[in-house]
Amino acid sequence: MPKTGMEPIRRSQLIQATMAAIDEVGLADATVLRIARHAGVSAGIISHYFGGKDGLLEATMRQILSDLGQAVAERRLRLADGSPRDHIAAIIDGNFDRSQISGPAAKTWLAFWASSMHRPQLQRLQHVNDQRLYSNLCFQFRRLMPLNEARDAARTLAAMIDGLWLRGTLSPDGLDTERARRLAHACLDKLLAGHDTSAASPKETA
Amino acid sequence: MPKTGMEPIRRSQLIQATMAAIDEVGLADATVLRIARHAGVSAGIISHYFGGKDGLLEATMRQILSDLGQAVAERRLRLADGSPRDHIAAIIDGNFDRSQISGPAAKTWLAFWASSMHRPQLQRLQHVNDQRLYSNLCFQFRRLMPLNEARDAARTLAAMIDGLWLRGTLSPDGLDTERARRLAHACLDKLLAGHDTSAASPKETA
DNA sequence: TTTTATTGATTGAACGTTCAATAAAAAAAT
DNA sequence: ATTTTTTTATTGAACGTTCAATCAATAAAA
Repeated sequence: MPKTGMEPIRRSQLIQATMAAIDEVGLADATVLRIARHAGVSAGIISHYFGGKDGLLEATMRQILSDLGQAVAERRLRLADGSPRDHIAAIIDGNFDRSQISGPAAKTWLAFWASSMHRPQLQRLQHVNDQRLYSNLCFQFRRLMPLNEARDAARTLAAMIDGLWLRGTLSPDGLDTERARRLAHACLDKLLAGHDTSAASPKETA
Repeated sequence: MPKTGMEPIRRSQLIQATMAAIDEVGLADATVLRIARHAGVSAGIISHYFGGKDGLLEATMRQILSDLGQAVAERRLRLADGSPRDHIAAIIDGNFDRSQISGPAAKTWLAFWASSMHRPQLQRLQHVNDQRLYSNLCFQFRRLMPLNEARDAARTLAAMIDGLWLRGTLSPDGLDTERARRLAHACLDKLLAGHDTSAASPKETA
C-alpha cells in the first residue's frame, strides 16, 4: 500500500462513511466499527486521523456546513452584481441544494442539531452557520428597507427556509424540493412587496 | 409504602424524569440509571412499568405530543366560534406555549425528531402530529380561499411556526417567544391579505 | 533500512435487563 | 383488635453485551 498522502483521502472517506452510517442507522448506532466498515478500513484508523470518534463527528459537521456555504456562494458568484432580490433568491436556492445529497446529509443535519444542544463545540459551529444565513439575508433586505424591517424580514425568511427543510425532511415522503423552493420564493415576494422596483418572477402571487 | 395506585404516579414521574435527563445531558447520555435517579426510584422499575427503555421513550414522546395538542385545543375552545383568523392565531399561540416547558421539552422535541428518522414507531407518532397541525390550518384557510391556495398557506404557516421554533431553540440565547409570535402573526397577516373582511390586530404591518 | 500507514485483538468501562429478595400495605382470619 | 396471609410495589446486585480507545505487530513504500 502507498506510503504518503493518505491522510486527506482517509479523512474524506471517513467523513463520507460517517454520513452514510448515520443515514443507515442513526447517530446513536453509528459505531466506529460500522463507520470504518463503510470506508473499507479498520476501526483503529479513526483515532489515528481524528483523535477519536468525537473528532470525526466534529469534522463531519464542519464538512456539512462547508458544503452548504459553497452551495450558496456558487450561486451568488454567478450573479456578478444582482438586485437584492436576486441575491436572496440565490440564498434560498443554495439552501435547498442540500437535497441533492438528501438522505445522508439530511439525517446528519438533524442528528447534529440535536447533539449541538449538549456539546459546546458543535453548538458554536451551528451558531456561526445560522448567523451567516441571517446576516447575509439581513444585508440584502437592508438595501430595500429600514434596518428594523430588514431584520424581521431576514428572521422570517430564515425561519421559512429552515421550517420548510425540516418539515420536508421529517415527512415520510421526503422533501419536495420544487414545492419548498416555490413557497420560499412566494414568501420572499410578500416580504418585498412595495419595497423593490423590479417585479417578481413572471408568475404573480396568483 | 403504599400498595395500590402507584402505576400512574410512577409513569408520570418517569416521563418527567426522562425529559429532565434529556435536558441535562441529551438523549445519548440519558441512561436508565440517570432517569431513575431523577425520579427518585431504582433503575429496575423502568422495565417494570414500560417494558424497557424504548417503551419509556415512546411514552415520553406521546406525552409531549399530547401536551401540544392540549395547548392548542384549550385556546381554540375559548373562541366558541371565531373567525378563521382567530382560530389560526390560536393555533400559532398554542404552538409557542411549548416554551413554558421550554428547556426539557424543547431538547426532547429535537432529540425525538432526530430519532424518528430511524424508528418507525416514533416516525408514525411524529407524522400524525404534523398532519394534524397542517390539516387544522388548511381547514381554516379553506374558509377564506380556494383549496390550492389554502394548502400553500397552511404549508407556509406550518413551516414558519416550526422554523421559528427551531431557530429559537438552537439559538444560544434561547427562544424569544414574543418575537416569534409577532413574526408568525405578521406572516399570517400577509397570507390573509385580501382574503378576509375583518382587519388584523390593531397594529398594522408597520 | 527507515518511514509511513494500517491492522485487529485486547482492555476496561458503561449500559439495559433480569430476577430473587424484600418491604409494606391490604385483606382475611382469628 | 390482633394476627396471619395475600398482593402489590420496589430494590439492587449480577449478568451478558457492546462500545471506544489502545498499542504492539505488520506491511509496504521510499
